Amino acid sequence: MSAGPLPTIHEVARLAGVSVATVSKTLNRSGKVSELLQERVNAAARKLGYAPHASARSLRSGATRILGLLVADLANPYFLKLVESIERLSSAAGYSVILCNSAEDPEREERHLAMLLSQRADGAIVIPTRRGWSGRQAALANLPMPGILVDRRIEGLDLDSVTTDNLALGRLAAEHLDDLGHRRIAVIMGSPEHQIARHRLDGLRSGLAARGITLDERLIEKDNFSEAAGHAAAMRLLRGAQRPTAIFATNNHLSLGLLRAIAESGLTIPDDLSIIAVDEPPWAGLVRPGMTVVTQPFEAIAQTTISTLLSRISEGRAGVEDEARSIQLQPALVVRGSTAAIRT
Amino acid sequence: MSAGPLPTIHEVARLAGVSVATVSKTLNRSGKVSELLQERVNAAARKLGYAPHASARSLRSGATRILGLLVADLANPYFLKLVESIERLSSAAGYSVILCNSAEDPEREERHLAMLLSQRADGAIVIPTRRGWSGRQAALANLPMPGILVDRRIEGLDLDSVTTDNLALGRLAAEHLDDLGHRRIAVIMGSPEHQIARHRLDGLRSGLAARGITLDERLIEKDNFSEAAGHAAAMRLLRGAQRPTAIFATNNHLSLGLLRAIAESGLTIPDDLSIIAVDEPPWAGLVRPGMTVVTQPFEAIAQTTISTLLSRISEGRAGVEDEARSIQLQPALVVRGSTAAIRT
DNA sequence: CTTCAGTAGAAAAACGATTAACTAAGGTAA
DNA sequence: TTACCTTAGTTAATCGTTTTTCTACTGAAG
Repeated sequence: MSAGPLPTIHEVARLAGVSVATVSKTLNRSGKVSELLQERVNAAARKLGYAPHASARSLRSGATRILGLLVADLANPYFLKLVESIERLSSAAGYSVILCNSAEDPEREERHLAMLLSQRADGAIVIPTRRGWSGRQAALANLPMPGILVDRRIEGLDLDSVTTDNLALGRLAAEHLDDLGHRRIAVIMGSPEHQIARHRLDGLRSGLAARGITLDERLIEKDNFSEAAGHAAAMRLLRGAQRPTAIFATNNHLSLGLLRAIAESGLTIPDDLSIIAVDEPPWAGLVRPGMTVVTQPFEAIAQTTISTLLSRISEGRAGVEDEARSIQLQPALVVRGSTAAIRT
Repeated sequence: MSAGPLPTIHEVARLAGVSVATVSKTLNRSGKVSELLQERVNAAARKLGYAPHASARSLRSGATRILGLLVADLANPYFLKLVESIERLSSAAGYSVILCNSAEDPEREERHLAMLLSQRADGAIVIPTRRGWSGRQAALANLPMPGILVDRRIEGLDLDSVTTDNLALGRLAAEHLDDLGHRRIAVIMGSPEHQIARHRLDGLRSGLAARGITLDERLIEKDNFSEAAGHAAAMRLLRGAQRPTAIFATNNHLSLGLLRAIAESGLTIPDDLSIIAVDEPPWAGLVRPGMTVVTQPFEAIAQTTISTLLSRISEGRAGVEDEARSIQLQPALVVRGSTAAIRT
C-alpha cells in the first residue's frame, strides 16, 4: 500500500551510468562485465529495490519458470502431502507453482488446463480427475508444454507418469494379513471403475491367491470414494452375518469412514477386528494401538515427478519424441497395532 | 509432448484476413467490430487453438491476473480449507493463484515474497509466519501491490486484514464450559508469544471472569503449537495432582496431540473429562460421541479476503491512502458430545 | 606506422499483446 | 456540392526484458 511504480532496468542502468545491456548481463551473470561495473550495477539495483519484471523476461526468453500443479482433490491428505513436497522442490529449483484444484470436476480441470496454457507454464503436473471430459485425452496429449501425470495414470495416453505400484500395494496387504492368519478378509474398495482401486484389489487378490487363499467376493464393498461411502460400507460389513476378521480400506476418505464406523459400533481393535489402510493421514495417531498401513512413498514420488519434468523441460524441443516414461514406485508396509493374529 | 510453437495473434489475424487490432478487440470485447468480422476472427482463433500469451498481455496491460497466496503452514487443516476456498473464489473471479508455503520459516516467506514481486502478482494474500525476519514489517508495508493478511495480524502494520475474533472465540468456550458447571478448566494454549493464542486465552479468561470464575493459572500449558507439544501438555495435565474437568485446546495440532494423549490414557470422554477444541479437522468425526468445537468461519473469511483484495486491486492508485481495514469475523460454538455437565 | 585480434560496452531488434492515433468510407446537413 | 460527423478498421507505439550485432578501444605483431 504505497510506493510508486517499480523501477525498470533502464532506471538501474541510468543510476549506474551504464547501458541496459550491461545491467542485464550483470544480473544474469551472462556475458562479460568488468568488476567495477558489476559493483556499480548491483549497488544501483539494490538501492532502487529493483525486481526484474517476470512477464517481460518471459516474453523475451520464452520461459516462465512457472509450473502448473493441477490437483484432483485437495481435501485428500495424501495429495496434500504431494502438493507440499512439490511446492518445496519446485521452489528450491527456482520455479513458482500455480495451484489448481479441480475437486474431481472435469469442467474445472479443463478450465484450469486452458489457463495454464495461457500462462505458458513451463510444465504441468497433473493429478487427473477420475472421470475426464470427452476431449481430455487429446487436451493432455497435445499440451504444448511438458506434462506429467502423478498418482493416477490415464490409459492410452502417451504422457510421462509417476505412480505407486498399486498391485504391489495390494500384495503387501495380502501377505501381512495372511501372515496373521486371516481368512475372512473384506475390502472397502471405492469405485470399481477406478483403475487404482482395481489394482489394489487385484494385488490383494493375487497376493492371497499366491498363498492359496481365495478372496470372498461378497466381502468386497464397492461404491465411491467418499467418507460417507466408507462409513456405510463398513457398517454393512460389521453388521453382516459373517463379520470379517480383517478389513482393508484402499484410500484415506474410506478409511476415515471405516474408523468412524468402528468407533460407533464399539468394537475393539485389533481384538474384534484387524484393519489395514493406505497412507498415513494426520489422524493415524488417534487409532489405538497404532494403525497398520501400506504407505505410498510420497516424497520419492514428488522428487521423481519434479526431476523428470524438469529434465523434460530442459530437453526442450531437443530430445523430441522420446517416448513417455511410466515410473512406478514401491509402497511399504508399516505394521502397528491395528492388525493382529486371529484368535484360534 | 508435441505440437509446434503456439499461434500468435498475428497468425489469427492473417487467417481471418484482418489486423491484429481487430483480433484483440474482438477477443476482449472492447471497441467496435462488425458481426461479420467477429465471426471470422473467432473461427480463426478456434481453428488455430489460439490462447493469448499471458506474459505479453500483462507486460502491456500492467495486470497479471495472478494472486499470490503465501501460507504459513499448509499442514494445518484449517489453513488448507482457507486455501481451497481462496483458490475456488479466485478462479471464479478469473485469477490464478500462485501457492507458496513458508512452513513457518521466515526465510522462505521472504524469498516467496520477493518472487511474487517479480511475478508482479496483482495482489498478495498472506498468512504470515509466527516469527518474522527483521525487515518483514517494511517488506509487507512497502509491497507494491495490494496485500491482505489472513488469520494472523501483525501489530503496527498498516495493511488490510481478515481474522477471527479470537477474544470472542475464547469467550464462547468459557460460557459453554461454565454452563456445564466446569471450574477446573485447563488450557493448552501453544506459544504465549503468539497473539492468537493470547487472545483465545484472554477471551476464555474474561469470559469466565464475567461469570465470576477465576481461571487457575497453573492449568495453563504453554509451549509451541506442535502436535507433540499438545500431547506432552495433555499428559502433564492428565497426570497432575488435580486433574482438570475440562480442557480447551486452541489449535488443530494441539488438539490432535490432546486426543492422542486421551486415547493412550484410556480416559472416557466426556465422563472423565470434557474437551473443547477449535475448528473441525477431518478427524473430528472419530471422537465419540462427537467433538464440541468453536469454529472459525473459514468460508466467510475467504470470501471477505477475496472481495476486499479485489476491490483494492480495482481501486488501483485511485483510492490511495484509504486506511487499512481490519475485519474481524465471528466464530461459532458447535456443541457435540465431548463436553458434558460435571458430575456432582 | 599500420593492421589485426580481442574485448568491454552500447545500440537496437525482437518477444506478443493492447491501445492511442489515424484513415477511409459513408451519411447528413447546409 | 462541400464540409463535417460517425463508424469500422488499420497502423504503429509501447510495455521491460534478453540477446544479437555493432562500435570503439587496447595492445601486439608485422
